[in-house]
Amino acid sequence: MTDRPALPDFDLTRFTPYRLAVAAERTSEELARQYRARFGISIPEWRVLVHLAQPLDGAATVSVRDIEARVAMEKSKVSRAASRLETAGYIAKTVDAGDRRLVRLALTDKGRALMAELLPLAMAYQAEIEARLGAALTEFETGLARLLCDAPPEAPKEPLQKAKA
Amino acid sequence: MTDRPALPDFDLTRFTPYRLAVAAERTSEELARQYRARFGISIPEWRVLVHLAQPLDGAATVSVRDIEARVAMEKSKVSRAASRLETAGYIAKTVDAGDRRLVRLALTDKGRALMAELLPLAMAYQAEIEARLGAALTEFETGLARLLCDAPPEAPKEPLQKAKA
DNA sequence: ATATAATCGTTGCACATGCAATGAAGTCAA
DNA sequence: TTGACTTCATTGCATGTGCAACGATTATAT
Repeated sequence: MTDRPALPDFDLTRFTPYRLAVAAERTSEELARQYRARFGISIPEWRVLVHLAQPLDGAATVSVRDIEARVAMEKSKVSRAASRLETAGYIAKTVDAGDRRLVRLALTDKGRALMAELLPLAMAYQAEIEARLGAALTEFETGLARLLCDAPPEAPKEPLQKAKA
Repeated sequence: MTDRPALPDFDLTRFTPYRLAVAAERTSEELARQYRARFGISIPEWRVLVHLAQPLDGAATVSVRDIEARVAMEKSKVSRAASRLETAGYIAKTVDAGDRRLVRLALTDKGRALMAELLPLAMAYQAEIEARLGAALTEFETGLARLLCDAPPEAPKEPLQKAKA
């Protein structure tokens, strides 16, 4: 055991990014399991569906681009999720009349029926999580908000070369 | 707009699993970007390396199985990450003499040198995150601990059939 | 009007992933 | 010792993913 360089002490289980990743995976997986098993829906698909069930903006302006911006997923991910949902009959795609580059997405009746089942599940799960958090809930969400609010202001936008050594 | 069924109100941006997922992704990606760009290291690889730099248990009992248990990754994920690290020359694999099913992993000198660079980066990042969390830090970590402590005690371990669509 | 640039959604490609199956090695019982 | 069973790590396969490039469409500039 020639550990001459003596690496600094570092405990991964106290490393917040790691803890967040594991917590997120547990939390999501638990719910995703139900969606997958009972309805064959994946997480990206679920996110698209939620956005379609929620016409937050006044009009029905629901393009792939909109979803990409709102649900923190890549264009291609949204696009493919939408394709799968269309194949499954949960949503319908239409080329926008005004701007023919846009594809408008909308729930079908089948999709609405699906969401009528999924949303209560999600809300119940949210309640369960809040119960698990107990008194820590408020500060926990505050912390989460701080991490989410925006990209770090001091990150100088590195060129990020593709070193793949 | 025939939204007769009137789906319940649901705001994805207030859904904790979603917030966790995005926070985790941002947080991890920010650091992973540096690892990737500067050293060609992915997150699974990073996790393996950290565990090897940290002989938590007294002896150097570091098998794939150990890592799988500690860093919340699948066997195959660990195995492949280890293979890549070996190819890159950061770790060495040895068949355990006592139990030849086990593969012992250990940092090479090159690997130690790598970690001597990576660990300070991670620690600085942790400090940055704690600063960002500010006063919410303590409760935030408490909440995270509650979500992490173990699988939900009331989940009756569903059979989980593979319904695909 | 015409060329140039920007935007939108999809797709090709290489690669990572989860899961099940595999082979190798060890354990246990008769 | 032999045979059934378990454990460990790897690998095949199907699928999901990020990224860049593409075709189609619209916006902008000259």
